[in-house]
Amino acid sequence: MADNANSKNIELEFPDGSVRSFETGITGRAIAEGISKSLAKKSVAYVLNGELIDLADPIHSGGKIEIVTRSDDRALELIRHDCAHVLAEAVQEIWPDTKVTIGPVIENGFYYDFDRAEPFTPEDLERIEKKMREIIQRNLPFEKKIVSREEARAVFDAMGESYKLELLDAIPEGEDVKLYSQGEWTDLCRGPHMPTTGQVGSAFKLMSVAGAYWRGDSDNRMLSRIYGTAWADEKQLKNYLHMLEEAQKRDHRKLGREMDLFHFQEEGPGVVFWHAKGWKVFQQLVSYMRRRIEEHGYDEVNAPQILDKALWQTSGHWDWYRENMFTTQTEDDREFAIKPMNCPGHVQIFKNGLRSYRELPIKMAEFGNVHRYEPSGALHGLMRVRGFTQDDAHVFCTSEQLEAECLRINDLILTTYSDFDFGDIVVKLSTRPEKRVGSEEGWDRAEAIMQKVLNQIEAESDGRIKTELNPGEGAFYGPKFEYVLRDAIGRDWQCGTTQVDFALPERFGAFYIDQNSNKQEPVMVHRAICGSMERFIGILIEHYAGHLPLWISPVQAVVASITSDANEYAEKVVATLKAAGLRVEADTRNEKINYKVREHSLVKIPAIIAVGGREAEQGTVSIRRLGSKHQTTMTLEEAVESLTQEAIAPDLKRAAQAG
RNA sequence: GCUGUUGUAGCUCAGGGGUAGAGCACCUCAUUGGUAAUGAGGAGGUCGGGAGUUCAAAUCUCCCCAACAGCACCA
Repeated sequence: MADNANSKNIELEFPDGSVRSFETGITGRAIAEGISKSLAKKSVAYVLNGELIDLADPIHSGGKIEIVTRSDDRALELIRHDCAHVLAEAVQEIWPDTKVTIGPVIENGFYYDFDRAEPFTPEDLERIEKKMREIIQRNLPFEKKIVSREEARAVFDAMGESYKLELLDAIPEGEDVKLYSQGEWTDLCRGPHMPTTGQVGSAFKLMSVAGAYWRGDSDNRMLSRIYGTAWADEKQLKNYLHMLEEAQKRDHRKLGREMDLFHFQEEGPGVVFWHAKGWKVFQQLVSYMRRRIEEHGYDEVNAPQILDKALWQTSGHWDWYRENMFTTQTEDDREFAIKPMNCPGHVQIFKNGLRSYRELPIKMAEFGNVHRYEPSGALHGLMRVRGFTQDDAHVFCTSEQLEAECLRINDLILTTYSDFDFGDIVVKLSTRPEKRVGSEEGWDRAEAIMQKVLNQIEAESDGRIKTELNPGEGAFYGPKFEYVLRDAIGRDWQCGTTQVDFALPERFGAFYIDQNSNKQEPVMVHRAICGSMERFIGILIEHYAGHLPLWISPVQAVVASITSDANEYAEKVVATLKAAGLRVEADTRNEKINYKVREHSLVKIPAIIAVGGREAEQGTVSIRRLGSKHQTTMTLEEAVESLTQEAIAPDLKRAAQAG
């Protein structure tokens, strides 16, 4: 594009590729009006070179422009943000002495934090929502004013909005201070906003009240936060609310009780009582992982539960992790700690005896039962507990071996997730934090290797794996990969992790003898795949909504007799299926088949095998699968064949195919 | 840990200053019924724990515990 001689004109490129010239200073609204009246009416903002801007803002330089209408996905952010402002105005209209703080957009909605002596009640929410609809009805314009710091200070000072004054001070020098007003109500805000409050629409709902610390710092005052959700139209809102209901239905705490998998009780906050069926799932998962790590050349070990505090002082845990540790004292006044991590134990095993470079890499795995005194408010079913089992492993290797080991671990992690039907995986690389140990050269080297690995992970995945960088988020002892998986209803869970550790081998004085008979410090890699077996099972329950795959189901089939005449045959079917290695139970109770089907369906038995006179006579079975209303009749032999095939764990299936 | 809410039978929940109620589940009996609840009868709780107020508390007050939502935390 040639420079226009007339500096008063700018050139704007539209999404269709057309380029038009405008007088500099033209507003987005004027451009929209120039295109069509209806567009102008529907538009809520414009995007210039990727940045969302107020429709009324003038344009001073050329570039790619796009007019954003209310139905555009990018407008959703505006709807939510505007809704937050309306919420704040509503609250202050009802309770004028409430102070406002911040109200950002979040996933699915927005929130606003208020400082108020009395907490909000659910009834208050209804009242506020009503007031919000009133404000939206008024349909007043959002008006922006760019002011000096002094002006802004005067405005909020007069209003007594101390939090806004604090926010004002935090705005970096050189950045505009903007005030947005809707009628009489004014807020300090970066914007952008839609032209009027009316465009917020009616597809919103206040969801809940909660406490939240001012500026996210637990040393600060606790504010009252109101959460809301907002959407472009009623249908989207309805879908969202429906999704929430679905999520509630698959809550692992509810399903865990219904399926008789586990329970919690008051005397053991944060520790799991695994029932027979839940423990079966647990054991299936452990067996699977055990086969996988064997396949990948790990050796399983087991280190003590309780160790002298001296060991934890050496590892450093006693200093920086003590408030999270359970400790125990004996009669002779020795103090012990129940292990919160397995690493120190594994280093002891590494150190016991003299290690040669020929042995490396040493891959030590443990299904390590650890205990951590988690804050009471953090506990959440199986997802956050105080006692759990890590599928932990430590790889002791040379720095030359690091790259290959990271890739090997990556392969193990990704195949495991895919075996559990997790499709979307994000791998995040966290790099050196401010507080860290080790030399800069060491960090440089490790980060370079891991960046290379990260690139390779992405390249090899055919776009299935996304990668991200988390600068400064690494552990103090080394950079790490975090593996985040997305479940069936779109929630993200961080499970796997690969962490390079410069610190621990040194602290414990672990070394191996290299080619030149010199002592060398090994690189230690911490790695987990499921993270916590307990939590992973919680995630699986929610991911599958209780419909566990056959191979991991605690009870794979129930054989239900239709009349007592068929009881004997039912027992025979059970015996046959059990002999084939399936986990099967008989239901020969004096109940109707409808009753039995309902009951076993509710507890998510994958296959209900009904047998009556016909089946007994013909040597067949009638199978009804969970989630289906239909049944299939086949011979007992066919049933054994099809169920045993399906019950083969995915790794074994893979091995069979390869072999 | 912080803010708020909740805690009544195995589960879901009603009640509420004068010593507890429903449905489902459970037990018994009858029923032998073809794919999401057969009928009848019965048993079961002292109302999360402790202290206090009161003639009297499950119901009011205080303390503690646990759960739930969010925040903070999550090596």
